[in-house]
Formats: sequence, C-alpha cells, structure tokens
Amino acid sequence: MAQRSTYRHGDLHRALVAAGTELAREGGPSAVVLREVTRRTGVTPNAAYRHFADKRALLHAVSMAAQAELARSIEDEQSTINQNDDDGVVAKARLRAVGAGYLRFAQTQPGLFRTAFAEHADLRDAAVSDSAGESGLTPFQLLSAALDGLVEAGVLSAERRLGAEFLAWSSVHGLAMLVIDGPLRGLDVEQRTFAARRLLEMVEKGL
Amino acid sequence: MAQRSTYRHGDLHRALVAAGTELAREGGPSAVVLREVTRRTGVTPNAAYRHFADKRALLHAVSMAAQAELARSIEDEQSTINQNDDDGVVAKARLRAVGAGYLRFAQTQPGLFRTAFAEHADLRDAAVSDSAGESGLTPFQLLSAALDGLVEAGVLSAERRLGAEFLAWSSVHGLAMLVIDGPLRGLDVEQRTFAARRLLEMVEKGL
DNA sequence: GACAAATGTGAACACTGTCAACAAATTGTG
DNA sequence: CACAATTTGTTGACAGTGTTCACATTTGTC
Repeated sequence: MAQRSTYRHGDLHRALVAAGTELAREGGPSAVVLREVTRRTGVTPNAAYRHFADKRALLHAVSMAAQAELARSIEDEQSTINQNDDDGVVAKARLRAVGAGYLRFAQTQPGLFRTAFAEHADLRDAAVSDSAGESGLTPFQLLSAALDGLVEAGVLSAERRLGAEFLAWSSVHGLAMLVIDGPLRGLDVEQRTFAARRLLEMVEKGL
Repeated sequence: MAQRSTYRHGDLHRALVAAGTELAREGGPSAVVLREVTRRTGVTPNAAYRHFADKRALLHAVSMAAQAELARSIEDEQSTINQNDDDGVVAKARLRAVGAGYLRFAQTQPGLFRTAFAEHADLRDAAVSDSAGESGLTPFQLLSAALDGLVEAGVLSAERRLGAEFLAWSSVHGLAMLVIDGPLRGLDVEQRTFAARRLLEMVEKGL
C-alpha cells in the first residue's frame, strides 16, 4: 500500500470501510479481518480502534455499505421499466424489478450479499441512510414503496398489503441464499432463471 | 471434563461431533471452535485431526447433525396430523407441517439452524443419511415427499410440481433467516406466527 | 504559545488453527 | 504367541488473529 507522508491519514474511517468492502466482495464476511483491512489501508491495526469500537462495528459498517450496493442494484433494474404502460402493469413491473435486482446482486456479488446479511442487521438499520442507494431508499424501503404502488394502482387490496413485505422479502431472500451457498448451489444458469421467474410469479399470485 | 482412564477414547469421532453440536446450539457456527470442542471432550486439540481433515470438516459434520435435528422437528410436526381426513386435506397438512416444523426449529434452535446452513451444503448432502431424521429422510426429502403427496392427491398438477421444492423451500427458508438474525428479528411472537401463517398460505396458493 | 483532545504507533497478551515429531495402544501376520 | 505395522492420542511449536495499555504525534482552542 502507498506510504502516506502525513502522520494523520485524513479520511481513515471511510478508507477502512472501503478496504473492508473489497475484502467482503472477494471472500464474504469471514474475509474481512481487521488486521488485513488496516494493512491495506497502510495503517497500524490499532488505528482502527479510533474509529470503530471493535471488529464487529467495522463489519457492521461494511454490511451497511453492502446493503447500499444492493439498493443500487435494485434501482438499476427499476430504471429499465417502461413508464408509459398501464399503471397496474408498471406497478407490477416495479415489484418484479425489486426481486430481480435482489437476485442479480446475490449472484453477481455473492460475497457482498452474504456480508449484507451476515451481522445481525436490525429493522432500524433499514432506515439509516448508510444502507441506501442513489434514491436515498434502502432495499427494504424500495420494496415497501413498490408494494405501496401496487395498492395505489388498485392491484393489491389494503388488507393483503399488511405484512406483504415479509412475504415477498422472505421468498426472494430465501432463493438467493439457497442459490449462492445453500443446497441449490449446483443449479446452472438456466435453472436459476427459471426458478427466479417462477418464484416471482408465485409471489405476485399468492400475495 | 471427566478424565478418562484409558489412553484411547473409544468413540472420539462421535464425541467430537456431539460437543461441537452443543457449542453450535449455544452460539451458532462461529462458536464451534476446534480447541474448545476437544477441551470439552477431554482430549488434546490435535486428536481431532485423526478424525477430521480440518476444522471445516468437523463443522460440516456438525452441520449434518443439525440438519438431522431439523428433520426430526419436521417429523414431529407431521406426526400430529389427523390421518382420517380427506386425502387432499392430509396432503396439504403434510406440506404445511414441513414449513411449520422448519420455522419452529429455526426459532427454537437458532444456533443449530444457522449451523445447518452455514457451511456450504450441497444437494448431495441432502441425500446422505447423516442429515436424516427418524424416518430416514432428510429435510429436503421430506419436502419432496410432501409435494409428491400433493400430486398423488390431485391437488397439484404435474406441471406445477416441477421445481416446486425450490419455491416452497425458498419462502420458508427466507422467512426463517430474516426472523432469527435478519432485519425481521424485532418481530414479537404474534407477528411471527402471523407472518408464518400468511407465508404458508401464499405458498399453497401461489405454487 | 500552552494545553487538551484527537489520532496513529509499539509492544504485548491470550487465543486460534495447524504442523511435525513422538508415544501408547490395538491389530494383523508369521 | 511374538512382534511389526497401523491407528490413535500427546507435546511442543509456529504464524495469525482481536484486543489492551502505554506512548507519540498532530490538530484545535483559550
């Protein structure tokens, strides 16, 4: 790593999270080891303790960053939607895009995906901006917004809206986990896309 | 730990897995540390290497044991079904019991549940008897059998049967993960049972 | 310019997984 | 039965980890 001239680093907090994120990207949560993070940042191990209480706190920050990338993946997927369609069609497409972006991120960045949900995240974390994407919304909020859109478009009844994010999230999250390092790892690309499509259909139909 | 009189232990392999399983029960996969496992078994750390290639192999064995307990939880749930009902009703109940047993185990034994899916399990593992319950079936096989039952009872079409285990498993597994250490951890018991019931309804309806 | 706060360094500790060499018990073979 | 071969457990060591305590350097403030 590049030797720095100044005694102070300048932006160590951010640099540590960035280095940790790269490690997580390559090897998942277990790969983000404190000493290696500081090594890559060109700083002593203990310097990290000026910015994070302990390793868990650092990992938590990395997890937030990973969730933010997940949010951006969902936003990318949503940006391809043709807005000129019928309201109901657009609303449904927005929900499907949440699931598709989620699944794509899990398979494209499995290390980051596992890190995003490795350290016990809380629902309160879903509201903090560290885990938000370009739109300022976290993955959970993007899902909620999509479901609200279904209600507004008259596709989903208010009654069925209640707790719907749990159902949708569970299904997609479960498939993602099973595909990237669960018992469904052996599936080839074709089987995966098939499973993903059928799953999103099931959610839309069974909600 | 109890000092042993003989130089040989007698059944060290099994004892190590048992000790590891207890650690996993208490603290999840990260709690099963090789040295502590051997300590509890009253044996030197290196003795473990006569029975397992490395720590990962030990953890894998513990994971299999955890899956076997999961299978038993499902079997317990299925044993409460009233067999005198209509074939279709019984078949549906058997599928619901798979989900209910799965979710109950996840909440009753979160440490073991996380361990069961921590080390990259493979579909081949789902067929090995180490991870089977009393019936000799693994969790995956119990699910498959329940879905087959739906087809036999004429409740599910052969076409929709294709890949159905992925959908059902994903949904239930996802909810379990999100509830025990995901963003849905904050939910109280009432909310959980509500979410579980709605989820199982969704699967049954959307399959 | 003195002094306090913030930020990075150095040396050390307990703990982990793992290896190589050795020792004791068991098993198999003449 | 003897005794070599194999299996199973032990001892001692090493590198790597998270973390703590004392110390050094920089920055900001009255």
